[in-house]
Amino acid sequence: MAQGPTITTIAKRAGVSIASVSRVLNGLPTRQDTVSRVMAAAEELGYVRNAVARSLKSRRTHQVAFAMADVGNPAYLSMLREIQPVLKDAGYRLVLHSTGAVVADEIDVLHSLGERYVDGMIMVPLRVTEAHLEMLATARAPVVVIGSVPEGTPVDNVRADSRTGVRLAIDHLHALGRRRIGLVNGPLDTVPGAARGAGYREALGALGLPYDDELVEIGDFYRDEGRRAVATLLARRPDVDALMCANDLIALGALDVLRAAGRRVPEDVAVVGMDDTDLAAASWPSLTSVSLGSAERGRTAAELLLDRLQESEHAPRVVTVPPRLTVRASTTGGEAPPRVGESGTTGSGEPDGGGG
Amino acid sequence: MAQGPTITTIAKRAGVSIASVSRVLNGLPTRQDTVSRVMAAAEELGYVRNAVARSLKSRRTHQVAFAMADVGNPAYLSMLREIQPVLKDAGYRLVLHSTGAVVADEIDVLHSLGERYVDGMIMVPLRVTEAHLEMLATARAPVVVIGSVPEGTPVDNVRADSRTGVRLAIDHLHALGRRRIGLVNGPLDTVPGAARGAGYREALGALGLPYDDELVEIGDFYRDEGRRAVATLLARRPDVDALMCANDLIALGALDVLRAAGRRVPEDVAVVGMDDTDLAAASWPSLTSVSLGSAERGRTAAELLLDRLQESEHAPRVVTVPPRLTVRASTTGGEAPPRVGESGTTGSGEPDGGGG
DNA sequence: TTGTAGGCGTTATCAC
DNA sequence: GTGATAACGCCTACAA
Repeated sequence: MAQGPTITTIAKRAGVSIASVSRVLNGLPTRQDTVSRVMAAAEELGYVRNAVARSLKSRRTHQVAFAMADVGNPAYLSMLREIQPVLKDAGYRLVLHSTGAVVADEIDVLHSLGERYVDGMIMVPLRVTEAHLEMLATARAPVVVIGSVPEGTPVDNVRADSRTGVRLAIDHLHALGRRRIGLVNGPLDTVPGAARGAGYREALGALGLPYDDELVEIGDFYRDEGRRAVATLLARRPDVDALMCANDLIALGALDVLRAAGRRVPEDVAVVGMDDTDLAAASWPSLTSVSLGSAERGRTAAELLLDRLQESEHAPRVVTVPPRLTVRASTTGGEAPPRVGESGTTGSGEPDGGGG
Repeated sequence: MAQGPTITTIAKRAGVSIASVSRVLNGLPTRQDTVSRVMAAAEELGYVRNAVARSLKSRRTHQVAFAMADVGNPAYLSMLREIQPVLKDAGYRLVLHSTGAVVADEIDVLHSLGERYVDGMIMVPLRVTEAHLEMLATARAPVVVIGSVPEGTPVDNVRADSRTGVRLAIDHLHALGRRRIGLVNGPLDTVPGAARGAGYREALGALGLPYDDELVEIGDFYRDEGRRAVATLLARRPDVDALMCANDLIALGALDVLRAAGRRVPEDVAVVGMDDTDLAAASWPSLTSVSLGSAERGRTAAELLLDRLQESEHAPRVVTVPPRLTVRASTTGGEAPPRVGESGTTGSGEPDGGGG
């Protein structure tokens, strides 16, 4: 932890000026003799460039921030997993901001862009408020928003499409002969809740199925709440033959309740989840689930940001990532073991020390 | 994205020197009149302190790095989830390094400490090589290692204890009357694999149970591999009445195979996993699992690092976090629904835009 | 109380 | 080619 050497230290040691040291270090044309003496000195001293000083001079930090509510959320996590390598390969470090469910913190993070400790930011806002739009309009560095932002906001924008996602699921259930398809949704005042509710109505309409209030139950995006909501729905409409759940946790809750009630899945009631998290493959029966393409959205966002950091001047771009349905046992039955390698992503034990 | 204002800009606008601006911004005693003019100018210009310049001067970045193999691994993720808020509350940003399973990358990351873009680092090495030890010995900033590091290495060290963890599980199974307890392990040349194997032998010995090669099968830490290994073990020893699995994924594989073979869990065969990931609570039957305290290790590591960043001079410290057994249906049966709130951590849908 | 000046470690522009 | 020297934006003696 000794005071690290600087180019000045090297210059002295090699008997040259700091300018020459800098040249050598940056591979600029230099006499061979000078090169070797500088290199030797640097080697001996264990010199490493100071990133902070470089950044001050170059106005580039080679850092990018990723801000979202909670790394524990599988959707954000899969974004992160894609963003990380893309940035790394491009020579950028990743600064992580987990803001919690607090909108004010998101504003803070946007504000902190002014500190210029990063070259740009990828953000997944919980919801987009007026304050967000103001900050985005005056941001001192490029921002890519994952989520939806009004037309005219001067940022790149990567969107999911859960309405279509719900529709994929409903179509699938319909094709399997289900006609009394329930919806177990999250709160309607959240962006996903509203979009999924709308998708459900739309899908039914397109299939010529009637919309029936009794087949819809609102809870929250948690397993407990899912159980409660499904129990209620089941009591009210025992004839339901399929359940569209607004996320995988709700769907797990549905499996719990159906099992306890002695209903077979999928023979009596088919179940579809959403987000296609690792839990979907792990559950029994494994869960048919709609992926909203978190991974792809993450990757796309990173690519858009990098592109903008190469100082290309584009108008704001909007990319919508299509959803995808992964069919598993909870709708089609069968032993269907998880695909090989499917769960490999979260594999491997973890190092420990076997102490004690 | 206009060129941001600096203290010079403000100084001109307020008609004072940059020194005065700096004083006001840092709350040093200043005449009221000056204060208000500077504040006004700063406000109007939307001034934000440049973090890079500050860091250069103060030799503090207020950034800390967390380096591990893969954010997707639930164990690392739960560390991250704990580290994040601890650092944030202390005013540090978190730089994430996902090194992949490449040892050379870990060395690179340690080397990059010399660039001084962070004040310190928390690292979870895959395994600790000579190269690691060298880098750690000469690190230019404090490092906390999660994992085990030889006595004398000049870094703080937070350890798990999977040997004791295995023992907890075996004791539990023994108390339930199981006597032919199999082990489904990962590769023995990994730290966790070796430790878990040792713990298994130890635990059997302590209980007076014979060690039987036929009851042990080595695979890898993945679900597929778990299935394969369990199938082999089951074919060889159909009389096995319990399976200790070296992680949760292997245990899920075990459930798959047992179900396919018509063995009831836990009546015929009890199953225990390890790491106590979200998957354990999600599976059916829910999985009894040993937690190695990843979350607590993460938090502890963060606290140790922060403490050291407050320039306290300690000798290297070693903390060992004890394992804990979470009992669920795969050993005790029963409907035992997941505890309320247990799966809440990965809850909530994700924002999207319902576009398209 | 305030301003001038020097330095944090690099890079880059000049003359030489 | 190479060496002074001036930034980058901020903080802080020291002098006024």
